[in-house]
Amino acid sequence: MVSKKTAAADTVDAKPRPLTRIQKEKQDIILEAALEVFSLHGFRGATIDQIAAQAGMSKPNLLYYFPKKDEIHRRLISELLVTWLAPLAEFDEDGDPFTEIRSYIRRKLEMARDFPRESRLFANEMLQGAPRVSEMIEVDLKNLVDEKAKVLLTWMEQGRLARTDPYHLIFSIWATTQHYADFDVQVRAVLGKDRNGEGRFEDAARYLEQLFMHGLTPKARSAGKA
Amino acid sequence: MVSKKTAAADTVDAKPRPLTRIQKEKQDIILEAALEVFSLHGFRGATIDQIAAQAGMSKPNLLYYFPKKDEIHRRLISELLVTWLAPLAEFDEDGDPFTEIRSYIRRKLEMARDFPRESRLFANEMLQGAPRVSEMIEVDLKNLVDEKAKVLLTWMEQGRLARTDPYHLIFSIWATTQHYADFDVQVRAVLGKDRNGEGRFEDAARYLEQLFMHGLTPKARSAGKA
DNA sequence: AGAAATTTTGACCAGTTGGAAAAATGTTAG
DNA sequence: CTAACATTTTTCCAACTGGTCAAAATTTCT
Repeated sequence: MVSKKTAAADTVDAKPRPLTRIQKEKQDIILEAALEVFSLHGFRGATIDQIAAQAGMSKPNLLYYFPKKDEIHRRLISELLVTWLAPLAEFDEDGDPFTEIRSYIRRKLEMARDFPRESRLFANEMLQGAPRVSEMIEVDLKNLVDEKAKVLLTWMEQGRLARTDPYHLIFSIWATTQHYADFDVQVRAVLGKDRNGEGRFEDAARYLEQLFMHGLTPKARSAGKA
Repeated sequence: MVSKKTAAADTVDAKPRPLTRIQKEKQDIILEAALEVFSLHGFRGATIDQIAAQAGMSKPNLLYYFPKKDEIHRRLISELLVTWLAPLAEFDEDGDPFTEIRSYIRRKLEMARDFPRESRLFANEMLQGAPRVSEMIEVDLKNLVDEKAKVLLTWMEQGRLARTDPYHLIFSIWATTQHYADFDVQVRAVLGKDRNGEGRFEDAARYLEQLFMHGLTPKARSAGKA
Protein backbone atom coordinates (compact mmCIF):
# COMPACT_ATOMS: atom_id res chain seq x y z
CA MET A 1 0.00 0.00 0.00
CA VAL A 2 3.02 2.21 0.35
CA SER A 3 4.32 2.32 -3.18
CA LYS A 4 1.37 2.15 -5.49
CA LYS A 5 2.41 5.48 -6.83
CA THR A 6 6.02 6.35 -6.58
CA ALA A 7 6.71 9.79 -7.90
CA ALA A 8 5.38 12.65 -5.88
CA ALA A 9 3.55 11.28 -2.90
CA ASP A 10 6.57 11.51 -0.62
CA THR A 11 5.36 14.51 1.29
CA VAL A 12 5.73 13.15 4.79
CA ASP A 13 6.21 9.49 4.05
CA ALA A 14 8.40 6.98 5.76
CA LYS A 15 10.70 6.29 2.81
CA PRO A 16 11.27 9.59 0.97
CA ARG A 17 12.61 7.58 -2.00
CA PRO A 18 15.49 9.70 -3.39
CA LEU A 19 13.60 11.23 -6.34
CA THR A 20 15.07 10.16 -9.68
CA ARG A 21 16.60 12.73 -11.99
CA ILE A 22 13.73 12.27 -14.41
CA GLN A 23 11.22 12.99 -11.70
CA LYS A 24 13.04 16.13 -10.73
CA GLU A 25 13.10 17.24 -14.34
CA LYS A 26 9.43 16.64 -14.90
CA GLN A 27 8.52 18.38 -11.69
CA ASP A 28 10.53 21.37 -12.77
CA ILE A 29 8.79 21.44 -16.12
CA ILE A 30 5.45 21.33 -14.37
CA LEU A 31 6.37 24.02 -11.88
CA GLU A 32 7.61 26.22 -14.67
CA ALA A 33 4.37 25.75 -16.58
CA ALA A 34 2.31 26.28 -13.46
CA LEU A 35 4.13 29.49 -12.71
CA GLU A 36 3.22 30.75 -16.14
CA VAL A 37 -0.44 29.89 -15.78
CA PHE A 38 -0.99 30.73 -12.12
CA SER A 39 0.74 34.07 -12.42
CA LEU A 40 -1.59 35.00 -15.22
CA HIS A 41 -4.90 33.67 -13.98
CA GLY A 42 -4.53 33.23 -10.24
CA PHE A 43 -5.13 29.99 -8.42
CA ARG A 44 -8.81 29.51 -9.16
CA GLY A 45 -8.55 30.94 -12.63
CA ALA A 46 -5.92 28.43 -13.67
CA THR A 47 -6.92 24.92 -14.71
CA ILE A 48 -4.87 21.77 -14.51
CA ASP A 49 -5.54 21.25 -18.19
CA GLN A 50 -3.95 24.58 -19.01
CA ILE A 51 -0.92 23.80 -16.91
CA ALA A 52 -0.61 20.35 -18.43
CA ALA A 53 -0.86 21.76 -21.93
CA GLN A 54 1.77 24.37 -21.12
CA ALA A 55 3.98 21.62 -19.72
CA GLY A 56 3.43 19.49 -22.82
CA MET A 57 1.82 16.56 -21.08
CA SER A 58 -1.57 15.09 -20.37
CA LYS A 59 -3.57 16.02 -17.32
CA PRO A 60 -3.42 12.59 -15.69
CA ASN A 61 0.27 12.52 -16.30
CA LEU A 62 0.71 15.80 -14.54
CA LEU A 63 -1.44 14.55 -11.70
CA TYR A 64 0.90 11.61 -11.41
CA TYR A 65 3.61 14.01 -10.28
CA PHE A 66 1.43 16.41 -8.32
CA PRO A 67 -1.70 14.63 -7.10
CA LYS A 68 -3.29 17.92 -6.05
CA LYS A 69 -3.55 21.25 -7.80
CA ASP A 70 -3.16 22.77 -4.39
CA GLU A 71 0.26 21.25 -3.99
CA ILE A 72 1.70 22.70 -7.16
CA HIS A 73 0.65 26.11 -6.01
CA ARG A 74 1.97 25.62 -2.51
CA ARG A 75 5.34 24.53 -3.85
CA LEU A 76 5.57 27.54 -6.11
CA ILE A 77 4.63 29.95 -3.37
CA SER A 78 7.03 28.58 -0.81
CA GLU A 79 9.92 28.50 -3.27
CA LEU A 80 9.00 31.99 -4.32
CA LEU A 81 9.01 33.46 -0.85
CA VAL A 82 12.59 32.45 -0.29
CA THR A 83 13.68 34.19 -3.48
CA TRP A 84 11.51 37.13 -2.67
CA LEU A 85 12.92 37.85 0.75
CA ALA A 86 16.53 37.32 -0.19
CA PRO A 87 17.28 40.88 -1.38
CA LEU A 88 15.88 42.45 1.77
CA ALA A 89 17.86 40.04 3.91
CA GLU A 90 21.07 41.27 2.27
CA PHE A 91 20.47 44.75 3.59
CA ASP A 92 23.61 45.44 5.61
CA GLU A 93 23.65 47.51 8.75
CA ASP A 94 27.34 48.28 8.42
CA GLY A 95 27.10 49.64 4.91
CA ASP A 96 26.40 53.17 3.79
CA PRO A 97 22.66 53.89 4.00
CA PHE A 98 22.34 55.32 0.52
CA THR A 99 24.45 52.64 -1.07
CA GLU A 100 22.42 49.95 0.63
CA ILE A 101 19.07 51.46 -0.28
CA ARG A 102 20.13 52.17 -3.82
CA SER A 103 21.34 48.65 -4.40
CA TYR A 104 18.24 47.22 -2.78
CA ILE A 105 16.09 49.22 -5.16
CA ARG A 106 18.16 48.07 -8.07
CA ARG A 107 17.98 44.44 -7.08
CA LYS A 108 14.24 44.62 -6.67
CA LEU A 109 13.92 46.32 -10.02
CA GLU A 110 16.03 43.63 -11.64
CA MET A 111 13.78 41.03 -10.12
CA ALA A 112 10.73 42.76 -11.50
CA ARG A 113 12.40 42.67 -14.90
CA ASP A 114 13.79 39.15 -14.76
CA PHE A 115 11.09 37.39 -12.76
CA PRO A 116 7.83 39.12 -13.58
CA ARG A 117 5.82 35.92 -13.26
CA GLU A 118 7.02 35.37 -9.74
CA SER A 119 6.08 38.92 -8.92
CA ARG A 120 2.62 38.47 -10.36
CA LEU A 121 2.11 35.17 -8.60
CA PHE A 122 2.90 36.92 -5.37
CA ALA A 123 0.67 39.87 -6.24
CA ASN A 124 -2.21 37.54 -7.04
CA GLU A 125 -1.83 35.90 -3.68
CA MET A 126 -1.79 39.25 -1.89
CA LEU A 127 -4.78 40.56 -3.79
CA GLN A 128 -6.79 37.59 -2.68
CA GLY A 129 -5.94 38.18 0.94
CA ALA A 130 -2.98 35.79 1.07
CA PRO A 131 -5.07 32.83 2.17
CA ARG A 132 -2.21 30.43 1.55
CA VAL A 133 0.67 32.42 2.95
CA SER A 134 -0.77 34.36 5.84
CA GLU A 135 1.47 32.70 8.37
CA MET A 136 4.55 33.23 6.26
CA ILE A 137 3.97 36.96 5.96
CA GLU A 138 2.78 37.43 9.52
CA VAL A 139 5.84 35.77 10.96
CA ASP A 140 8.84 35.48 8.67
CA LEU A 141 8.21 38.57 6.60
CA LYS A 142 7.20 40.69 9.58
CA ASN A 143 10.26 39.68 11.57
CA LEU A 144 12.58 40.44 8.71
CA VAL A 145 11.02 43.82 8.10
CA ASP A 146 11.02 44.66 11.80
CA GLU A 147 14.70 43.92 11.88
CA LYS A 148 15.49 46.03 8.85
CA ALA A 149 13.27 48.84 10.06
CA LYS A 150 15.45 48.96 13.14
CA VAL A 151 18.53 49.32 10.98
CA LEU A 152 16.90 52.15 9.08
CA LEU A 153 15.95 53.85 12.33
CA THR A 154 19.53 53.66 13.54
CA TRP A 155 20.71 55.33 10.38
CA MET A 156 18.11 58.03 10.82
CA GLU A 157 19.16 58.71 14.36
CA GLN A 158 22.73 59.03 13.19
CA GLY A 159 21.56 61.69 10.76
CA ARG A 160 22.66 59.61 7.82
CA LEU A 161 19.14 59.22 6.49
CA ALA A 162 16.09 61.46 6.51
CA ARG A 163 13.93 60.93 9.56
CA THR A 164 10.82 59.18 8.32
CA ASP A 165 8.73 56.05 8.72
CA PRO A 166 10.96 53.04 7.96
CA TYR A 167 8.04 50.70 7.31
CA HIS A 168 6.46 52.93 4.73
CA LEU A 169 9.88 53.46 3.26
CA ILE A 170 10.17 49.76 2.64
CA PHE A 171 6.63 49.61 1.28
CA SER A 172 7.40 52.34 -1.20
CA ILE A 173 10.39 50.44 -2.51
CA TRP A 174 8.34 47.30 -2.93
CA ALA A 175 5.52 49.19 -4.57
CA THR A 176 7.56 51.15 -7.06
CA THR A 177 9.68 48.25 -8.20
CA GLN A 178 7.07 45.51 -8.36
CA HIS A 179 4.79 47.86 -10.22
CA TYR A 180 6.88 47.28 -13.33
CA ALA A 181 6.15 43.57 -13.22
CA ASP A 182 2.59 43.56 -11.93
CA PHE A 183 1.29 46.42 -14.06
CA ASP A 184 3.47 45.67 -17.03
CA VAL A 185 0.61 45.97 -19.52
CA GLN A 186 -0.29 49.37 -18.22
CA VAL A 187 3.28 50.57 -18.23
CA ARG A 188 3.76 49.35 -21.77
CA ALA A 189 0.52 50.89 -22.95
CA VAL A 190 1.26 54.26 -21.42
CA LEU A 191 4.86 54.42 -22.55
CA GLY A 192 3.87 53.56 -26.10
CA LYS A 193 5.92 51.65 -28.61
CA ASP A 194 8.81 54.07 -28.79
CA ARG A 195 9.68 54.47 -25.13
CA ASN A 196 9.52 50.73 -24.56
CA GLY A 197 12.88 49.55 -25.80
CA GLU A 198 15.85 48.41 -23.78
CA GLY A 199 16.03 51.87 -22.24
CA ARG A 200 12.86 51.38 -20.24
CA PHE A 201 14.57 49.58 -17.43
CA GLU A 202 17.36 52.12 -17.14
CA ASP A 203 14.88 54.99 -17.23
CA ALA A 204 13.00 53.48 -14.33
CA ALA A 205 16.19 52.86 -12.38
CA ARG A 206 17.40 56.40 -12.94
CA TYR A 207 14.07 57.91 -11.98
CA LEU A 208 13.72 55.85 -8.81
CA GLU A 209 17.23 56.72 -7.74
CA GLN A 210 16.43 60.39 -8.14
CA LEU A 211 13.14 59.99 -6.29
CA PHE A 212 14.57 58.18 -3.33
CA MET A 213 17.69 60.28 -3.10
CA HIS A 214 16.30 63.75 -3.59
CA GLY A 215 12.58 63.60 -4.22
CA LEU A 216 11.20 65.99 -6.79
CA THR A 217 12.65 69.20 -5.40
CA PRO A 218 14.75 70.89 -8.07
CA LYS A 219 18.42 71.41 -7.29
CA ALA A 220 18.18 75.19 -7.12
CA ARG A 221 16.14 75.16 -3.93
CA SER A 222 16.97 71.80 -2.46
CA ALA A 223 17.06 73.11 1.10
CA GLY A 224 14.45 75.78 0.48
CA LYS A 225 11.73 77.19 2.68
CA ALA A 226 9.76 75.47 5.45
CA MET B 1 -38.94 38.62 -30.45
CA VAL B 2 -37.80 42.00 -29.28
CA SER B 3 -39.15 42.08 -25.76
CA LYS B 4 -39.11 38.59 -24.43
CA LYS B 5 -36.86 39.78 -21.69
CA THR B 6 -37.13 43.35 -20.70
CA ALA B 7 -34.68 44.34 -18.04
CA ALA B 8 -31.07 44.35 -19.04
CA ALA B 9 -30.82 43.29 -22.65
CA ASP B 10 -30.84 46.86 -23.96
CA THR B 11 -27.22 46.93 -24.87
CA VAL B 12 -27.60 48.15 -28.43
CA ASP B 13 -31.30 47.62 -28.95
CA ALA B 14 -33.77 49.70 -30.86
CA LYS B 15 -35.98 50.67 -27.91
CA PRO B 16 -33.73 51.26 -24.89
CA ARG B 17 -36.85 51.18 -22.69
CA PRO B 18 -36.27 53.84 -20.00
CA LEU B 19 -35.12 51.50 -17.18
CA THR B 20 -37.50 51.61 -14.24
CA ARG B 21 -36.27 52.80 -10.85
CA ILE B 22 -36.57 49.27 -9.49
CA GLN B 23 -34.38 47.92 -12.25
CA LYS B 24 -31.76 50.53 -11.60
CA GLU B 25 -31.78 49.67 -7.91
CA LYS B 26 -31.40 45.96 -8.47
CA GLN B 27 -28.63 46.51 -10.96
CA ASP B 28 -26.80 48.62 -8.43
CA ILE B 29 -27.17 45.94 -5.78
CA ILE B 30 -25.79 43.39 -8.20
CA LEU B 31 -22.90 45.59 -9.25
CA GLU B 32 -22.03 46.27 -5.65
CA ALA B 33 -22.05 42.55 -4.88
CA ALA B 34 -20.07 41.77 -7.99
CA LEU B 35 -17.45 44.34 -7.08
CA GLU B 36 -16.99 42.63 -3.76
CA VAL B 37 -16.61 39.20 -5.28
CA PHE B 38 -14.64 40.04 -8.43
CA SER B 39 -12.18 42.22 -6.54
CA LEU B 40 -11.40 39.33 -4.25
CA HIS B 41 -11.29 36.42 -6.63
CA GLY B 42 -10.74 37.87 -10.07
CA PHE B 43 -13.04 37.28 -13.03
CA ARG B 44 -12.61 33.56 -13.42
CA GLY B 45 -12.33 32.95 -9.72
CA ALA B 46 -15.69 34.53 -9.03
CA THR B 47 -18.90 32.59 -9.59
CA ILE B 48 -22.34 33.90 -10.41
CA ASP B 49 -23.65 31.98 -7.44
CA GLN B 50 -21.33 33.83 -5.11
CA ILE B 51 -22.35 37.17 -6.55
CA ALA B 52 -26.02 36.28 -6.37
CA ALA B 53 -25.66 35.19 -2.75
CA GLN B 54 -23.83 38.40 -1.93
CA ALA B 55 -26.60 40.34 -3.63
CA GLY B 56 -29.24 38.39 -1.77
CA MET B 57 -30.95 36.89 -4.78
CA SER B 58 -31.08 33.68 -6.76
CA LYS B 59 -28.73 33.03 -9.65
CA PRO B 60 -31.41 32.99 -12.35
CA ASN B 61 -32.81 36.18 -10.92
CA LEU B 62 -29.44 37.83 -11.21
CA LEU B 63 -29.12 36.52 -14.73
CA TYR B 64 -32.41 38.20 -15.49
CA TYR B 65 -30.73 41.55 -14.99
CA PHE B 66 -27.34 40.66 -16.41
CA PRO B 67 -27.70 37.80 -18.88
CA LYS B 68 -23.93 37.30 -19.03
CA LYS B 69 -21.32 37.17 -16.31
CA ASP B 70 -19.09 38.94 -18.77
CA GLU B 71 -21.37 41.93 -18.84
CA ILE B 72 -21.39 42.52 -15.11
CA HIS B 73 -17.64 42.62 -15.19
CA ARG B 74 -17.51 44.87 -18.20
CA ARG B 75 -19.89 47.33 -16.58
CA LEU B 76 -17.86 47.40 -13.41
CA ILE B 77 -14.63 47.96 -15.24
CA SER B 78 -15.88 50.73 -17.46
CA GLU B 79 -17.52 52.57 -14.55
CA LEU B 80 -14.34 52.07 -12.60
CA LEU B 81 -12.07 53.55 -15.21
CA VAL B 82 -13.93 56.82 -15.15
CA THR B 83 -13.53 57.10 -11.39
CA TRP B 84 -9.97 56.00 -11.66
CA LEU B 85 -8.85 58.59 -14.13
CA ALA B 86 -10.69 61.48 -12.52
CA PRO B 87 -7.97 62.51 -10.06
CA LEU B 88 -5.29 62.61 -12.73
CA ALA B 89 -7.56 64.63 -14.98
CA GLU B 90 -7.84 67.30 -12.28
CA PHE B 91 -4.11 67.90 -12.43
CA ASP B 92 -3.92 71.60 -13.20
CA GLU B 93 -1.22 73.14 -15.36
CA ASP B 94 -1.70 76.58 -13.85
CA GLY B 95 -1.29 75.46 -10.27
CA ASP B 96 1.86 75.16 -8.24
CA PRO B 97 3.72 71.94 -9.14
CA PHE B 98 4.22 70.81 -5.60
CA THR B 99 0.72 71.64 -4.51
CA GLU B 100 -0.69 69.78 -7.48
CA ILE B 101 1.46 66.72 -7.01
CA ARG B 102 0.90 66.63 -3.29
CA SER B 103 -2.86 66.81 -3.62
CA TYR B 104 -2.81 64.22 -6.39
CA ILE B 105 -0.95 61.86 -4.11
CA ARG B 106 -3.36 62.54 -1.31
CA ARG B 107 -6.39 61.97 -3.51
CA LYS B 108 -4.99 58.70 -4.77
CA LEU B 109 -4.19 57.65 -1.24
CA GLU B 110 -7.72 58.46 -0.15
CA MET B 111 -9.03 56.39 -2.99
CA ALA B 112 -6.90 53.46 -1.93
CA ARG B 113 -8.35 53.82 1.54
CA ASP B 114 -11.97 54.43 0.57
CA PHE B 115 -12.26 52.27 -2.54
CA PRO B 116 -9.93 49.35 -2.04
CA ARG B 117 -12.19 46.99 -3.92
CA GLU B 118 -12.10 49.15 -6.99
CA SER B 119 -8.35 49.27 -6.76
CA ARG B 120 -8.11 45.51 -6.49
CA LEU B 121 -10.52 44.97 -9.34
CA PHE B 122 -8.30 47.14 -11.46
CA ALA B 123 -5.15 45.41 -10.24
CA ASN B 124 -6.63 42.03 -11.03
CA GLU B 125 -7.36 43.17 -14.54
CA MET B 126 -3.85 44.49 -15.03
CA LEU B 127 -2.25 41.38 -13.61
CA GLN B 128 -4.08 39.31 -16.14
CA GLY B 129 -2.85 41.40 -18.99
CA ALA B 130 -5.88 43.67 -19.20
CA PRO B 131 -7.69 41.49 -21.73
CA ARG B 132 -10.92 43.41 -21.26
CA VAL B 133 -9.59 46.94 -21.12
CA SER B 134 -6.63 46.98 -23.44
CA GLU B 135 -8.18 49.54 -25.73
CA MET B 136 -9.17 51.79 -22.85
CA ILE B 137 -5.67 51.95 -21.46
CA GLU B 138 -3.96 52.14 -24.82
CA VAL B 139 -6.03 55.10 -25.91
CA ASP B 140 -7.80 57.02 -23.15
CA LEU B 141 -5.29 56.40 -20.42
CA LYS B 142 -2.29 56.89 -22.64
CA ASN B 143 -3.61 60.17 -23.99
CA LEU B 144 -4.36 61.51 -20.56
CA VAL B 145 -0.95 60.56 -19.25
CA ASP B 146 0.77 61.99 -22.32
CA GLU B 147 -1.00 65.24 -21.70
CA LYS B 148 -0.09 65.37 -18.04
CA ALA B 149 3.47 64.33 -18.74
CA LYS B 150 3.73 67.38 -20.93
CA VAL B 151 2.57 69.57 -18.07
CA LEU B 152 5.17 68.02 -15.81
CA LEU B 153 7.84 68.60 -18.43
CA THR B 154 6.91 72.25 -18.68
CA TRP B 155 7.26 72.63 -14.94
CA MET B 156 10.64 70.93 -15.08
CA GLU B 157 11.86 73.25 -17.80
CA GLN B 158 10.77 76.19 -15.71
CA GLY B 159 12.95 74.86 -12.90
CA ARG B 160 9.94 74.43 -10.68
CA LEU B 161 10.31 70.68 -10.51
CA ALA B 162 13.29 68.35 -10.54
CA ARG B 163 14.24 67.29 -14.04
CA THR B 164 13.26 63.66 -14.30
CA ASP B 165 11.13 61.23 -16.27
CA PRO B 166 7.49 62.38 -16.01
CA TYR B 167 6.06 59.00 -16.97
CA HIS B 168 7.92 57.14 -14.29
CA LEU B 169 7.00 59.89 -11.89
CA ILE B 170 3.35 59.18 -12.50
CA PHE B 171 3.94 55.43 -12.25
CA SER B 172 5.57 55.87 -8.87
CA ILE B 173 2.58 57.78 -7.55
CA TRP B 174 0.21 55.11 -8.76
CA ALA B 175 2.37 52.35 -7.36
CA THR B 176 2.93 53.80 -3.92
CA THR B 177 -0.67 54.77 -3.32
CA GLN B 178 -2.44 51.75 -4.78
CA HIS B 179 -0.08 49.51 -2.88
CA TYR B 180 -2.04 50.25 0.28
CA ALA B 181 -5.20 48.85 -1.25
CA ASP B 182 -3.81 46.02 -3.34
CA PHE B 183 -1.33 44.70 -0.80
CA ASP B 184 -3.43 45.54 2.21
CA VAL B 185 -2.94 42.14 3.82
CA GLN B 186 0.79 42.44 3.56
CA VAL B 187 0.82 45.97 4.90
CA ARG B 188 -1.36 44.96 7.83
CA ALA B 189 0.74 41.89 8.57
CA VAL B 190 4.00 43.80 8.50
CA LEU B 191 2.77 46.76 10.51
CA GLY B 192 1.37 44.46 13.18
CA LYS B 193 -1.63 45.11 15.34
CA ASP B 194 -0.32 48.20 17.07
CA ARG B 195 0.71 50.31 14.10
CA ASN B 196 -2.55 49.58 12.27
CA GLY B 197 -4.98 52.00 13.85
CA GLU B 198 -6.37 55.16 12.41
CA GLY B 199 -2.87 56.57 12.23
CA ARG B 200 -1.85 54.26 9.44
CA PHE B 201 -3.28 56.41 6.72
CA GLU B 202 -1.73 59.60 8.05
CA ASP B 203 1.63 57.87 8.45
CA ALA B 204 1.56 56.82 4.84
CA ALA B 205 0.51 60.28 3.70
CA ARG B 206 3.26 61.94 5.69
CA TYR B 207 5.89 59.51 4.48
CA LEU B 208 4.92 59.84 0.84
CA GLU B 209 4.94 63.59 1.05
CA GLN B 210 8.44 63.49 2.47
CA LEU B 211 9.55 61.02 -0.18
CA PHE B 212 8.22 62.96 -3.13
CA MET B 213 9.25 66.34 -1.83
CA HIS B 214 12.73 65.63 -0.56
CA GLY B 215 13.56 61.97 -0.98
CA LEU B 216 15.51 60.32 1.78
CA THR B 217 18.37 62.78 1.97
CA PRO B 218 18.59 64.18 5.49
CA LYS B 219 18.15 67.95 5.86
CA ALA B 220 21.74 68.56 6.87
CA ARG B 221 23.10 67.75 3.42
CA SER B 222 20.12 68.32 1.20
CA ALA B 223 22.18 69.94 -1.51
CA GLY B 224 25.30 67.93 -0.79
CA LYS B 225 27.90 66.55 -3.15
CA ALA B 226 27.16 65.78 -6.81
C1' DA C 1 16.51 -10.73 -22.98
C1' DG C 2 13.02 -10.60 -19.41
C1' DA C 3 11.09 -9.25 -14.94
C1' DA C 4 10.07 -5.37 -12.20
C1' DA C 5 9.28 -0.82 -11.61
C1' DT C 6 8.08 3.52 -13.50
C1' DT C 7 5.71 6.55 -16.60
C1' DT C 8 2.03 7.65 -19.78
C1' DT C 9 -2.45 7.25 -21.69
C1' DG C 10 -7.51 6.79 -22.31
C1' DA C 11 -11.84 6.27 -20.37
C1' DC C 12 -14.42 7.78 -16.91
C1' DC C 13 -16.79 10.28 -12.89
C1' DA C 14 -18.89 13.37 -9.56
C1' DG C 15 -19.29 18.16 -8.48
C1' DT C 16 -19.44 22.79 -10.09
C1' DT C 17 -20.47 26.44 -13.26
C1' DG C 18 -22.67 29.49 -16.66
C1' DG C 19 -26.80 29.68 -18.53
C1' DA C 20 -31.72 28.39 -20.74
C1' DA C 21 -36.82 27.51 -20.37
C1' DA C 22 -40.83 27.90 -18.46
C1' DA C 23 -43.90 28.12 -14.89
C1' DA C 24 -45.35 30.95 -10.96
C1' DT C 25 -45.87 35.17 -8.79
C1' DG C 26 -46.24 39.95 -8.42
C1' DT C 27 -47.47 44.72 -10.27
C1' DT C 28 -49.92 48.14 -12.76
C1' DA C 29 -53.06 50.48 -15.99
C1' DG C 30 -57.57 50.47 -17.67
C1' DC D 1 -61.32 42.82 -11.70
C1' DT D 2 -58.38 41.60 -15.30
C1' DA D 3 -55.22 41.76 -19.09
C1' DA D 4 -50.47 42.97 -20.00
C1' DC D 5 -46.28 43.27 -18.37
C1' DA D 6 -42.38 42.70 -15.01
C1' DT D 7 -40.08 39.87 -11.73
C1' DT D 8 -38.87 35.71 -9.34
C1' DT D 9 -38.47 30.82 -8.59
C1' DT D 10 -38.04 25.96 -10.04
C1' DT D 11 -36.12 22.79 -12.83
C1' DC D 12 -32.91 21.48 -15.83
C1' DC D 13 -28.67 21.01 -18.81
C1' DA D 14 -24.33 20.89 -21.29
C1' DA D 15 -19.64 22.10 -20.65
C1' DC D 16 -15.90 22.23 -17.68
C1' DT D 17 -13.17 20.99 -13.63
C1' DG D 18 -10.34 18.40 -10.38
C1' DG D 19 -9.41 13.94 -9.82
C1' DT D 20 -9.53 8.39 -10.23
C1' DC D 21 -8.24 4.03 -12.16
C1' DA D 22 -6.72 0.33 -14.78
C1' DA D 23 -4.39 -0.83 -18.71
C1' DA D 24 -0.72 0.10 -21.90
C1' DA D 25 3.85 1.76 -22.97
C1' DT D 26 8.26 2.65 -21.57
C1' DT D 27 12.34 2.57 -18.80
C1' DT D 28 15.38 0.33 -15.56
C1' DC D 29 17.63 -3.39 -13.45
C1' DT D 30 19.52 -7.98 -13.41
